[in-house]
Amino acid sequence: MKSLSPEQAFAELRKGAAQIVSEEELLQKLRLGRPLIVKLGVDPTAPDIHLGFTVGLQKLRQFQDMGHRAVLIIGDFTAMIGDPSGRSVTRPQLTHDQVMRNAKSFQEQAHKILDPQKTRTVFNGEWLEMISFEEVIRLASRVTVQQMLHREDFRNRFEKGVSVGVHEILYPIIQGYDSVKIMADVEIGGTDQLFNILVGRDLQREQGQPQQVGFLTPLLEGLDGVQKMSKSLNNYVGVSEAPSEMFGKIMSISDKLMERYYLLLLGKAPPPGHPMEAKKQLGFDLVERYHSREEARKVLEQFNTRFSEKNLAAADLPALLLRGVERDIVSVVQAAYAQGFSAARSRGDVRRLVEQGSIQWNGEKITDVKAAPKFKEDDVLRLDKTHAVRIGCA
RNA sequence: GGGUAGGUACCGAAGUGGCCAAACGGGGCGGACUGUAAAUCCGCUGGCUUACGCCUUCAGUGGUUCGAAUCCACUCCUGCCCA
Repeated sequence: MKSLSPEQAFAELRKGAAQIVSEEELLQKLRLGRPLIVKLGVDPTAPDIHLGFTVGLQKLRQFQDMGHRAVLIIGDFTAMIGDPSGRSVTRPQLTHDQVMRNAKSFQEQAHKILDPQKTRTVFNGEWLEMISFEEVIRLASRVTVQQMLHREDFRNRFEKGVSVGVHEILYPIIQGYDSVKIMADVEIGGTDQLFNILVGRDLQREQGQPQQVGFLTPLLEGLDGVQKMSKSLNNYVGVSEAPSEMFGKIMSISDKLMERYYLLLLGKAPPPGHPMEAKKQLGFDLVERYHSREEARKVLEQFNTRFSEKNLAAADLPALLLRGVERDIVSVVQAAYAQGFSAARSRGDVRRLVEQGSIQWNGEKITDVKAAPKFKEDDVLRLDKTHAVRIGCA
Protein backbone atom coordinates (compact mmCIF):
# COMPACT_ATOMS: atom_id res chain seq x y z
CA MET A 1 0.00 0.00 0.00
CA LYS A 2 2.90 2.33 0.59
CA SER A 3 4.08 2.52 -2.95
CA LEU A 4 0.93 4.05 -4.37
CA SER A 5 1.29 7.01 -6.66
CA PRO A 6 -0.54 10.15 -5.52
CA GLU A 7 -3.16 9.52 -8.18
CA GLN A 8 -3.69 5.96 -7.07
CA ALA A 9 -3.87 6.98 -3.47
CA PHE A 10 -6.38 9.64 -4.34
CA ALA A 11 -8.54 7.17 -6.20
CA GLU A 12 -8.48 4.79 -3.24
CA LEU A 13 -9.29 7.46 -0.74
CA ARG A 14 -12.11 8.88 -2.75
CA LYS A 15 -14.03 5.64 -2.54
CA GLY A 16 -16.78 5.98 -0.02
CA ALA A 17 -16.45 9.73 0.32
CA ALA A 18 -19.61 11.77 0.24
CA GLN A 19 -17.82 14.97 -0.66
CA ILE A 20 -14.27 16.26 -0.69
CA VAL A 21 -13.55 19.97 -0.43
CA SER A 22 -11.85 20.04 -2.70
CA GLU A 23 -10.71 17.05 -4.69
CA GLU A 24 -8.02 19.05 -6.50
CA GLU A 25 -6.57 20.24 -3.24
CA LEU A 26 -6.44 16.75 -1.86
CA LEU A 27 -4.60 15.54 -4.90
CA GLN A 28 -2.16 18.43 -4.61
CA LYS A 29 -1.49 17.63 -1.01
CA LEU A 30 -0.91 13.99 -1.80
CA ARG A 31 1.62 15.08 -4.38
CA LEU A 32 3.65 16.87 -1.75
CA GLY A 33 5.09 13.50 -0.92
CA ARG A 34 5.12 14.09 2.82
CA PRO A 35 2.92 12.50 5.44
CA LEU A 36 -0.23 14.56 5.79
CA ILE A 37 -1.73 15.46 9.12
CA VAL A 38 -5.20 13.98 9.09
CA LYS A 39 -7.61 15.07 11.76
CA LEU A 40 -10.68 13.39 13.09
CA GLY A 41 -12.40 14.99 16.00
CA VAL A 42 -14.82 13.44 18.39
CA ASP A 43 -16.69 14.76 21.36
CA PRO A 44 -16.81 12.17 24.08
CA THR A 45 -20.39 12.93 24.99
CA ALA A 46 -21.03 9.21 25.39
CA PRO A 47 -18.65 6.44 26.40
CA ASP A 48 -19.30 4.26 23.38
CA ILE A 49 -18.21 4.45 19.80
CA HIS A 50 -20.94 3.27 17.51
CA LEU A 51 -20.85 1.95 13.97
CA GLY A 52 -21.73 5.35 12.56
CA PHE A 53 -18.54 6.85 13.82
CA THR A 54 -16.47 3.95 12.51
CA VAL A 55 -17.12 5.17 9.00
CA GLY A 56 -14.82 8.12 9.63
CA LEU A 57 -12.43 6.07 11.71
CA GLN A 58 -12.01 3.57 8.91
CA LYS A 59 -11.23 6.36 6.52
CA LEU A 60 -8.66 7.65 8.94
CA ARG A 61 -7.14 4.20 9.15
CA GLN A 62 -6.87 4.15 5.40
CA PHE A 63 -4.88 7.37 5.45
CA GLN A 64 -2.79 5.89 8.19
CA ASP A 65 -2.01 2.81 6.17
CA MET A 66 -0.77 5.05 3.41
CA GLY A 67 1.76 6.53 5.77
CA HIS A 68 -0.09 9.65 6.83
CA ARG A 69 -0.28 10.92 10.38
CA ALA A 70 -3.57 10.36 12.12
CA VAL A 71 -4.52 12.79 14.82
CA LEU A 72 -7.51 11.89 16.89
CA ILE A 73 -8.82 14.91 18.69
CA ILE A 74 -10.77 14.16 21.79
CA GLY A 75 -13.00 17.13 22.32
CA ASP A 76 -12.91 17.18 26.07
CA PHE A 77 -13.46 20.89 25.93
CA THR A 78 -15.98 21.02 23.11
CA ALA A 79 -17.96 18.16 24.61
CA MET A 80 -18.89 20.50 27.35
CA ILE A 81 -20.55 22.71 24.77
CA GLY A 82 -22.08 20.06 22.58
CA ASP A 83 -21.94 20.14 18.82
CA PRO A 84 -25.17 21.64 17.55
CA SER A 85 -24.77 20.05 14.13
CA GLY A 86 -27.96 18.50 12.94
CA ARG A 87 -29.63 19.12 16.24
CA SER A 88 -33.05 20.51 16.68
CA VAL A 89 -32.48 21.22 20.33
CA THR A 90 -29.64 22.47 22.45
CA ARG A 91 -27.50 19.67 23.78
CA PRO A 92 -27.08 19.17 27.46
CA GLN A 93 -23.68 20.28 28.62
CA LEU A 94 -21.53 17.71 30.35
CA THR A 95 -19.23 18.13 33.28
CA HIS A 96 -15.53 17.71 32.87
CA ASP A 97 -15.57 14.53 34.92
CA GLN A 98 -18.11 12.78 32.77
CA VAL A 99 -16.23 13.84 29.70
CA MET A 100 -12.92 12.47 30.89
CA ARG A 101 -14.46 9.17 31.82
CA ASN A 102 -15.98 8.86 28.38
CA ALA A 103 -12.77 9.91 26.71
CA LYS A 104 -10.86 7.02 28.18
CA SER A 105 -13.12 4.25 26.95
CA PHE A 106 -13.46 6.09 23.72
CA GLN A 107 -9.78 5.97 23.04
CA GLU A 108 -9.63 2.27 23.74
CA GLN A 109 -12.43 1.60 21.33
CA ALA A 110 -10.96 3.80 18.63
CA HIS A 111 -7.84 1.70 18.78
CA LYS A 112 -9.84 -1.30 17.62
CA ILE A 113 -9.86 0.41 14.26
CA LEU A 114 -6.82 2.65 14.23
CA ASP A 115 -3.23 1.59 14.53
CA PRO A 116 -2.53 2.60 18.12
CA GLN A 117 1.19 2.91 17.49
CA LYS A 118 0.72 5.44 14.78
CA THR A 119 -2.13 7.43 16.24
CA ARG A 120 -1.61 10.67 18.02
CA THR A 121 -4.38 11.46 20.44
CA VAL A 122 -4.78 14.96 21.75
CA PHE A 123 -7.30 16.66 23.96
CA ASN A 124 -8.44 20.04 22.78
CA GLY A 125 -8.77 21.25 26.33
CA GLU A 126 -5.00 21.46 26.19
CA TRP A 127 -5.15 24.68 24.29
CA LEU A 128 -8.74 25.76 24.69
CA GLU A 129 -8.61 25.98 28.44
CA MET A 130 -6.04 28.72 28.29
CA ILE A 131 -7.26 30.69 25.35
CA SER A 132 -7.88 34.32 26.18
CA PHE A 133 -11.18 35.99 25.71
CA GLU A 134 -9.49 38.46 23.45
CA GLU A 135 -8.43 35.60 21.22
CA VAL A 136 -11.94 34.24 21.20
CA ILE A 137 -13.31 37.55 20.05
CA ARG A 138 -10.71 37.79 17.35
CA LEU A 139 -11.60 34.32 16.08
CA ALA A 140 -15.28 35.02 16.34
CA SER A 141 -14.93 38.03 14.10
CA ARG A 142 -14.13 35.65 11.26
CA VAL A 143 -17.60 34.27 11.17
CA THR A 144 -20.86 36.08 10.65
CA VAL A 145 -24.26 35.44 12.07
CA GLN A 146 -25.62 35.25 8.56
CA GLN A 147 -23.29 32.36 7.80
CA MET A 148 -24.48 30.58 10.86
CA LEU A 149 -28.07 31.10 9.94
CA HIS A 150 -27.48 29.54 6.59
CA ARG A 151 -26.94 26.29 8.36
CA GLU A 152 -30.08 24.24 8.17
CA ASP A 153 -30.07 23.17 11.78
CA PHE A 154 -29.75 26.69 13.12
CA ARG A 155 -32.11 28.16 10.60
CA ASN A 156 -34.81 25.62 11.41
CA ARG A 157 -34.58 26.35 15.05
CA PHE A 158 -34.49 30.04 14.43
CA GLU A 159 -37.57 29.94 12.30
CA LYS A 160 -39.44 27.70 14.66
CA GLY A 161 -38.60 29.94 17.57
CA VAL A 162 -36.48 27.35 19.32
CA SER A 163 -33.60 28.87 21.21
CA VAL A 164 -30.10 28.92 19.80
CA GLY A 165 -27.40 29.52 22.38
CA VAL A 166 -24.49 31.82 21.70
CA HIS A 167 -22.17 29.06 22.88
CA GLU A 168 -23.50 26.92 20.07
CA ILE A 169 -22.68 29.59 17.57
CA LEU A 170 -19.17 29.52 18.92
CA TYR A 171 -18.82 25.80 18.42
CA PRO A 172 -17.64 25.74 14.81
CA ILE A 173 -15.03 28.35 15.64
CA ILE A 174 -13.63 26.23 18.38
CA GLN A 175 -13.53 23.17 16.20
CA GLY A 176 -11.84 25.18 13.49
CA TYR A 177 -9.28 26.41 15.95
CA ASP A 178 -8.30 22.80 16.64
CA SER A 179 -7.33 22.51 12.99
CA VAL A 180 -5.13 25.57 13.33
CA LYS A 181 -3.46 24.16 16.41
CA ILE A 182 -2.50 20.85 14.88
CA MET A 183 -1.93 22.32 11.40
CA ALA A 184 -4.33 19.84 9.85
CA ASP A 185 -3.96 19.00 6.17
CA VAL A 186 -7.16 17.02 6.05
CA GLU A 187 -10.15 16.88 8.35
CA ILE A 188 -12.45 13.91 8.22
CA GLY A 189 -16.05 14.25 9.31
CA GLY A 190 -19.61 13.31 8.47
CA THR A 191 -21.52 15.38 5.97
CA ASP A 192 -23.06 17.28 8.84
CA GLN A 193 -19.60 18.62 9.61
CA LEU A 194 -19.23 20.55 6.40
CA PHE A 195 -19.77 23.94 7.92
CA ASN A 196 -17.49 23.36 10.86
CA ILE A 197 -14.74 22.12 8.62
CA LEU A 198 -15.07 25.12 6.36
CA VAL A 199 -14.69 27.43 9.32
CA GLY A 200 -11.47 25.59 10.06
CA ARG A 201 -10.26 26.49 6.61
CA ASP A 202 -11.07 30.13 7.15
CA LEU A 203 -9.22 30.27 10.39
CA GLN A 204 -6.19 28.53 8.94
CA ARG A 205 -6.04 31.00 6.10
CA GLU A 206 -6.23 33.83 8.53
CA GLN A 207 -3.22 32.39 10.31
CA GLY A 208 -1.33 32.05 7.08
CA GLN A 209 -1.56 28.25 7.12
CA PRO A 210 -2.36 26.06 4.16
CA GLN A 211 -6.05 25.21 4.29
CA GLN A 212 -7.20 21.79 5.27
CA VAL A 213 -9.12 19.60 2.91
CA GLY A 214 -12.58 18.67 4.10
CA PHE A 215 -13.17 14.96 3.73
CA LEU A 216 -16.82 14.19 4.28
CA THR A 217 -18.09 10.71 4.87
CA PRO A 218 -21.73 9.73 4.49
CA LEU A 219 -23.80 9.57 7.64
CA LEU A 220 -24.87 6.12 8.66
CA GLU A 221 -28.51 5.77 9.52
CA GLY A 222 -29.39 4.24 12.86
CA LEU A 223 -31.41 1.09 13.45
CA ASP A 224 -34.63 2.94 12.72
CA GLY A 225 -33.35 3.52 9.21
CA VAL A 226 -34.30 7.15 9.25
CA GLN A 227 -32.26 9.26 11.60
CA LYS A 228 -28.52 9.25 11.82
CA MET A 229 -27.05 6.76 14.21
CA SER A 230 -26.60 8.35 17.58
CA LYS A 231 -26.45 7.45 21.18
CA SER A 232 -29.07 9.95 22.18
CA LEU A 233 -31.59 8.52 19.75
CA ASN A 234 -30.83 5.06 21.03
CA ASN A 235 -30.65 3.65 17.54
CA TYR A 236 -27.02 2.63 17.57
CA VAL A 237 -24.81 -0.40 17.59
CA GLY A 238 -21.79 0.07 19.83
CA VAL A 239 -18.49 -1.44 18.81
CA SER A 240 -17.96 -2.89 22.24
CA GLU A 241 -21.37 -4.45 22.58
CA ALA A 242 -21.59 -8.16 23.29
CA PRO A 243 -21.48 -10.32 20.17
CA SER A 244 -25.03 -11.56 20.56
CA GLU A 245 -26.41 -8.07 20.92
CA MET A 246 -24.44 -6.76 18.02
CA PHE A 247 -25.56 -9.62 15.84
CA GLY A 248 -29.14 -9.36 17.01
CA LYS A 249 -29.34 -5.68 16.25
CA ILE A 250 -27.99 -6.26 12.78
CA MET A 251 -30.56 -8.96 12.16
CA SER A 252 -33.33 -6.59 13.09
CA ILE A 253 -32.56 -3.93 10.50
CA SER A 254 -34.55 -3.60 7.33
CA ASP A 255 -33.29 -4.98 4.03
CA LYS A 256 -32.97 -1.50 2.67
CA LEU A 257 -30.85 -0.38 5.57
CA MET A 258 -28.72 -3.47 5.22
CA GLU A 259 -27.55 -2.25 1.85
CA ARG A 260 -26.40 0.99 3.41
CA TYR A 261 -24.55 -0.85 6.14
CA TYR A 262 -22.81 -3.07 3.62
CA LEU A 263 -21.76 -0.09 1.62
CA LEU A 264 -20.59 2.14 4.43
CA LEU A 265 -19.19 -0.42 6.83
CA LEU A 266 -17.83 -3.11 4.55
CA GLY A 267 -17.34 -1.02 1.45
CA LYS A 268 -19.22 -3.37 -0.84
CA ALA A 269 -22.66 -4.36 -1.99
CA PRO A 270 -24.56 -7.14 -0.26
CA PRO A 271 -24.00 -10.55 -1.84
CA PRO A 272 -26.78 -11.85 -4.09
CA GLY A 273 -29.25 -14.33 -2.65
CA HIS A 274 -31.73 -14.17 0.16
CA PRO A 275 -31.52 -10.87 2.06
CA MET A 276 -31.60 -12.73 5.34
CA GLU A 277 -28.46 -14.66 4.44
CA ALA A 278 -26.77 -11.44 3.46
CA LYS A 279 -27.75 -9.98 6.80
CA LYS A 280 -26.32 -12.92 8.67
CA GLN A 281 -23.11 -12.41 6.76
CA LEU A 282 -23.06 -8.74 7.70
CA GLY A 283 -23.59 -9.57 11.33
CA PHE A 284 -20.90 -12.20 11.17
CA ASP A 285 -18.38 -9.85 9.59
CA LEU A 286 -18.99 -7.12 12.11
CA VAL A 287 -18.76 -9.41 15.10
CA GLU A 288 -15.58 -10.84 13.64
CA ARG A 289 -14.17 -7.38 13.20
CA TYR A 290 -14.91 -6.11 16.68
CA HIS A 291 -14.60 -9.36 18.58
CA SER A 292 -13.17 -12.41 16.85
CA ARG A 293 -13.84 -15.00 14.23
CA GLU A 294 -14.48 -17.49 16.98
CA GLU A 295 -17.13 -15.31 18.59
CA ALA A 296 -18.70 -14.68 15.23
CA ARG A 297 -19.00 -18.40 14.57
CA LYS A 298 -20.53 -18.98 17.94
CA VAL A 299 -23.04 -16.22 17.66
CA LEU A 300 -24.14 -17.28 14.20
CA GLU A 301 -24.59 -20.85 15.35
CA GLN A 302 -26.59 -19.68 18.32
CA PHE A 303 -28.75 -17.55 16.13
CA ASN A 304 -29.53 -20.45 13.87
CA THR A 305 -30.45 -22.71 16.74
CA ARG A 306 -32.40 -20.11 18.56
CA PHE A 307 -34.24 -18.28 15.83
CA SER A 308 -34.04 -20.19 12.58
CA GLU A 309 -34.72 -23.57 14.12
CA LYS A 310 -36.62 -22.02 16.99
CA ASN A 311 -35.01 -24.51 19.28
CA LEU A 312 -35.02 -22.64 22.54
CA ALA A 313 -34.19 -25.74 24.57
CA ALA A 314 -30.87 -26.22 22.80
CA ALA A 315 -29.99 -22.56 22.81
CA ASP A 316 -27.43 -20.92 24.97
CA LEU A 317 -29.42 -18.83 27.43
CA PRO A 318 -28.57 -16.75 30.45
CA ALA A 319 -29.25 -18.55 33.69
CA LEU A 320 -31.87 -17.49 36.18
CA LEU A 321 -31.31 -18.41 39.79
CA LEU A 322 -34.54 -18.56 41.69
CA ARG A 323 -33.04 -18.43 45.14
CA GLY A 324 -34.87 -15.81 47.12
CA VAL A 325 -37.29 -15.03 44.32
CA GLU A 326 -41.04 -15.22 44.87
CA ARG A 327 -42.31 -17.97 42.62
CA ASP A 328 -45.28 -16.27 41.06
CA ILE A 329 -44.86 -15.74 37.36
CA VAL A 330 -44.63 -11.96 37.52
CA SER A 331 -41.84 -12.02 40.08
CA VAL A 332 -39.94 -14.68 38.20
CA VAL A 333 -40.12 -12.84 34.90
CA GLN A 334 -39.11 -9.64 36.58
CA ALA A 335 -36.11 -11.37 38.13
CA ALA A 336 -35.26 -12.89 34.76
CA TYR A 337 -35.00 -9.50 33.11
CA ALA A 338 -32.95 -8.14 35.95
CA GLN A 339 -30.58 -11.11 36.31
CA GLY A 340 -30.24 -12.19 32.72
CA PHE A 341 -30.30 -8.89 30.92
CA SER A 342 -29.90 -6.19 33.54
CA ALA A 343 -33.06 -4.69 32.14
CA ALA A 344 -35.53 -3.49 34.71
CA ARG A 345 -39.20 -3.96 34.07
CA SER A 346 -41.86 -2.81 36.45
CA ARG A 347 -44.37 -5.31 37.76
CA GLY A 348 -47.12 -3.64 35.80
CA ASP A 349 -45.03 -3.92 32.70
CA VAL A 350 -44.42 -7.60 33.28
CA ARG A 351 -48.08 -8.18 34.02
CA ARG A 352 -48.83 -6.74 30.61
CA LEU A 353 -46.36 -9.11 28.99
CA VAL A 354 -48.09 -12.02 30.65
CA GLU A 355 -51.54 -10.86 29.70
CA GLN A 356 -50.49 -10.32 26.12
CA GLY A 357 -49.11 -13.80 25.75
CA SER A 358 -45.43 -13.09 25.65
CA ILE A 359 -44.37 -15.49 28.38
CA GLN A 360 -43.77 -19.16 27.71
CA TRP A 361 -42.67 -21.85 30.11
CA ASN A 362 -41.09 -24.75 28.26
CA GLY A 363 -43.04 -23.74 25.20
CA GLU A 364 -46.30 -23.42 27.03
CA LYS A 365 -47.90 -20.01 27.03
CA ILE A 366 -48.71 -18.53 30.41
CA THR A 367 -51.28 -15.80 30.40
CA ASP A 368 -52.54 -15.89 33.95
CA VAL A 369 -50.71 -13.34 36.07
CA LYS A 370 -51.52 -15.38 39.15
CA ALA A 371 -49.85 -18.50 37.82
CA ALA A 372 -47.02 -20.00 39.82
CA PRO A 373 -45.49 -22.79 37.73
CA LYS A 374 -43.32 -25.35 39.47
CA PHE A 375 -39.99 -24.41 37.97
CA LYS A 376 -37.22 -26.95 37.93
CA GLU A 377 -33.68 -26.83 36.75
CA ASP A 378 -33.15 -26.43 32.99
CA ASP A 379 -36.65 -25.20 32.37
CA VAL A 380 -36.76 -22.59 29.64
CA LEU A 381 -38.61 -19.38 30.27
CA ARG A 382 -39.30 -17.24 27.25
CA LEU A 383 -39.78 -13.59 28.14
CA ASP A 384 -40.42 -12.01 24.78
CA LYS A 385 -39.47 -12.44 21.18
CA THR A 386 -35.77 -12.00 21.81
CA HIS A 387 -35.26 -12.74 25.48
CA ALA A 388 -35.32 -16.05 27.27
CA VAL A 389 -33.58 -17.59 30.26
CA ARG A 390 -32.83 -21.04 31.58
CA ILE A 391 -33.60 -21.87 35.17
CA GLY A 392 -30.43 -22.60 37.08
CA CYS A 393 -29.82 -24.49 40.29
CA ALA A 394 -31.87 -22.99 43.05
C1' G B 1 -35.51 47.00 31.02
C1' G B 2 -41.01 47.34 28.92
C1' G B 3 -45.03 44.63 26.49
C1' U B 4 -46.89 39.91 25.24
C1' A B 5 -47.44 34.49 24.57
C1' G B 6 -46.02 30.17 26.77
C1' G B 7 -43.72 25.93 30.15
C1' U B 8 -48.53 19.22 30.37
C1' A B 9 -46.21 12.16 30.34
C1' C B 10 -40.33 9.79 25.78
C1' C B 11 -41.71 13.71 21.81
C1' G B 12 -45.63 16.81 19.61
C1' A B 13 -50.22 18.46 21.38
C1' A B 14 -55.44 18.83 23.91
C1' G B 15 -57.39 19.91 28.61
C1' U B 16 -58.59 25.95 31.83
C1' G B 17 -62.13 23.93 39.31
C1' G B 18 -64.60 17.61 40.34
C1' C B 19 -66.45 12.78 34.94
C1' C B 20 -57.97 13.67 34.77
C1' A B 21 -53.08 9.12 35.49
C1' A B 22 -54.77 13.32 32.01
C1' A B 23 -57.97 13.20 24.77
C1' C B 24 -55.33 12.65 20.10
C1' G B 25 -50.86 11.75 17.05
C1' G B 26 -45.84 9.98 16.84
C1' G B 27 -42.44 6.89 19.15
C1' G B 28 -41.82 2.62 22.17
C1' C B 29 -43.40 -2.23 23.94
C1' G B 30 -46.20 -7.09 23.38
C1' G B 31 -48.96 -10.42 20.13
C1' A B 32 -50.56 -12.51 15.05
C1' C B 33 -48.10 -13.03 10.20
C1' U B 34 -42.70 -13.47 8.89
C1' G B 35 -36.73 -13.84 7.54
C1' U B 36 -35.33 -10.80 15.05
C1' A B 37 -37.04 -7.86 7.19
C1' A B 38 -41.01 -4.78 5.10
C1' A B 39 -46.25 -4.11 4.96
C1' U B 40 -50.68 -5.16 7.64
C1' C B 41 -53.89 -6.23 11.86
C1' C B 42 -54.81 -6.44 17.34
C1' G B 43 -53.47 -4.93 22.29
C1' C B 44 -50.56 -2.11 25.82
C1' U B 45 -47.93 2.35 27.16
C1' G B 46 -46.77 6.42 35.57
C1' G B 47 -45.96 3.12 40.27
C1' C B 48 -48.04 -0.58 43.79
C1' U B 49 -52.35 -3.99 43.75
C1' U B 50 -55.84 -10.43 41.70
C1' A B 51 -59.27 -6.65 42.43
C1' C B 52 -62.00 -2.47 45.22
C1' G B 53 -58.47 0.95 45.58
C1' C B 54 -54.11 3.52 47.05
C1' C B 55 -49.69 6.48 45.84
C1' U B 56 -46.60 9.98 42.74
C1' U B 57 -47.03 13.31 38.31
C1' C B 58 -49.09 18.63 34.47
C1' A B 59 -41.80 24.18 35.44
C1' G B 60 -40.86 25.40 41.16
C1' U B 61 -42.63 27.17 45.95
C1' G B 62 -46.52 28.75 48.87
C1' G B 63 -51.78 29.84 49.06
C1' U B 64 -57.49 29.71 48.06
C1' U B 65 -61.00 25.51 48.06
C1' C B 66 -64.60 19.88 50.54
C1' G B 67 -61.73 19.27 45.85
C1' A B 68 -56.45 22.28 41.57
C1' A B 69 -52.94 20.53 35.53
C1' U B 70 -56.93 24.07 35.83
C1' C B 71 -57.90 29.94 40.48
C1' C B 72 -54.26 33.49 43.31
C1' A B 73 -49.08 35.12 44.77
C1' C B 74 -44.09 34.85 44.16
C1' U B 75 -39.82 32.40 41.69
C1' C B 76 -37.24 30.06 37.58
C1' C B 77 -37.04 29.08 32.23
C1' U B 78 -38.34 30.05 26.85
C1' G B 79 -40.40 32.47 22.30
C1' C B 80 -42.04 36.97 19.94
C1' C B 81 -42.35 42.51 19.67
C1' C B 82 -40.15 47.11 21.55
C1' A B 83 -35.60 49.41 23.84
